Amino acid sequence: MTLRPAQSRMGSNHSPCSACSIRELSLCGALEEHELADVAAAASGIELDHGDPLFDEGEPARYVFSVTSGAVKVYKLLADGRRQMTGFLFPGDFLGLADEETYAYSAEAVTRSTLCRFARRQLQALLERYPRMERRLLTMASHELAAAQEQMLLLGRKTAREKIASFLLMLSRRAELRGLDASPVEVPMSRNDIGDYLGLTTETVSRTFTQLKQDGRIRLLARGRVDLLDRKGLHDISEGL
Amino acid sequence: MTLRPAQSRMGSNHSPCSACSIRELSLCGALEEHELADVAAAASGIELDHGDPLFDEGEPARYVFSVTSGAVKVYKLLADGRRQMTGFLFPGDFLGLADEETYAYSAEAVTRSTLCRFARRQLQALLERYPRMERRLLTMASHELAAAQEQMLLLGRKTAREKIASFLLMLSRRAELRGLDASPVEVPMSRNDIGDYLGLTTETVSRTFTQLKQDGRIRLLARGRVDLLDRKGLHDISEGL
DNA sequence: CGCTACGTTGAGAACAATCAACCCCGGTGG
DNA sequence: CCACCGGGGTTGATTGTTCTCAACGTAGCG
Repeated sequence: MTLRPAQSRMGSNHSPCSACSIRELSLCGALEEHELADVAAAASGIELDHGDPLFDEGEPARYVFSVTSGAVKVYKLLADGRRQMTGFLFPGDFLGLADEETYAYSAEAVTRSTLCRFARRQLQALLERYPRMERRLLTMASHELAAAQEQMLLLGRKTAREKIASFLLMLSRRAELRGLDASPVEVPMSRNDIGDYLGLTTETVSRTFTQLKQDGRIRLLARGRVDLLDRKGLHDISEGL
Repeated sequence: MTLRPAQSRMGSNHSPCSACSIRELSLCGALEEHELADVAAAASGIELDHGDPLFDEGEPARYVFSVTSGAVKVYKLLADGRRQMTGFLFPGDFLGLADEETYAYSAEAVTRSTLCRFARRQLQALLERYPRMERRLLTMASHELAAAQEQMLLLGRKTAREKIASFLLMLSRRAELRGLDASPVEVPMSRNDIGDYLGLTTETVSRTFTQLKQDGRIRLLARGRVDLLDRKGLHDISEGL
């Protein structure tokens, strides 16, 4: 894990946050240009490589993070090693919020990633200073909550086929939100990671991809990109129609 | 659904909220005695009978609710009727928070229940007036998020036996929080509801209860009460040990 | 060029779902 | 008062989707 100061030139009018390409998507989107310096002062940049851990469940939750590039996975473990991915995070997403003193889950980089790190105390001060930021955080938490409920529906009641279709469409929708292509969608995580996210084994994930491919619904491209040939069909499958 | 004004005597110093027995657990726990009148003015009381719907997914989200007595279930449906319970709510719990214009899930009374209803606009005003209340809401949302992640782990990776053990302990812990007995725990919902919460069928729920009973871990009492004879054993089961 | 991690495919097993019967209890009406 | 009805719960037999175990393929990287 590499650290660099988020604010490289002290006293500058232009904080590095000004240049942050995903600011509008993130927590910092709540702030005005001239307020960003305050945020920059509380933040430092983090760089992670594929597979680098960010923090582990149970560790003191001293920091919260905002993803600025790459992809991060968060997960919980059972004693015997069974793993449930609780989310994949992309630029603009936020993690580390915990009302307890320790993290409730572990986090690790899926690909080479960069993040902004905030000490919780300092973020706390920022939130008190900028109520808009706190409101933004509440909105983001509400979104996450709605997504979590959707995921419960998936985990508890959908078939393998429906799960994979839902997963691909979710990645596609989120890529679109970040201004990327909806259709050849990037799937940077392994089959095993996908399985742990959907409550399946890698074998079942692989078989289901193959099945959707043979049905002409998707095409598997190089470097983990997936062409969604039949979005309508995938959507119907994902809804159990 | 029966409605009555939450504040029965206008101008009284004592709002009905003063007498609210679960205030400390709820959103209103963030407020001082003298601030409660403001809250009372924005609230009205709701009474529901067993099975009464509170709202349906997709309906305009005009209100948010706080449970004051009884039990409420919230769930999402698939087109073909498959159902996933996303939560059971007890006194002190909050529901209806939605950043969208419509509810993301349906809610229905499990038992005869009472709730406080707040118009969203009015609650919004209260939150702006009392930042402590907004902070409380964020804390409650964080808790819910952590609970949702725990539930994902359960749905995606636990066996039927582990799910039932986790469920009983969760009910027991929450009853304790409300000052009730931890051990003969009230289980007011049907086997079918439990199944839809845990991603199982009623038959599997029933069989698993029987199995835990035969193992001497629980005892099934009248009126849906369950005696937890071996909490340690149940805990170990719930963690996959 | 070969190692290693990841992905795919196959065969068989297992856990939970499905289909079906029966029980139990509470409420209702004769 | 009791017979009937209906919903929920339990139990049994069988099926089926997904998991497990295993082998093999493939692509990236030192």
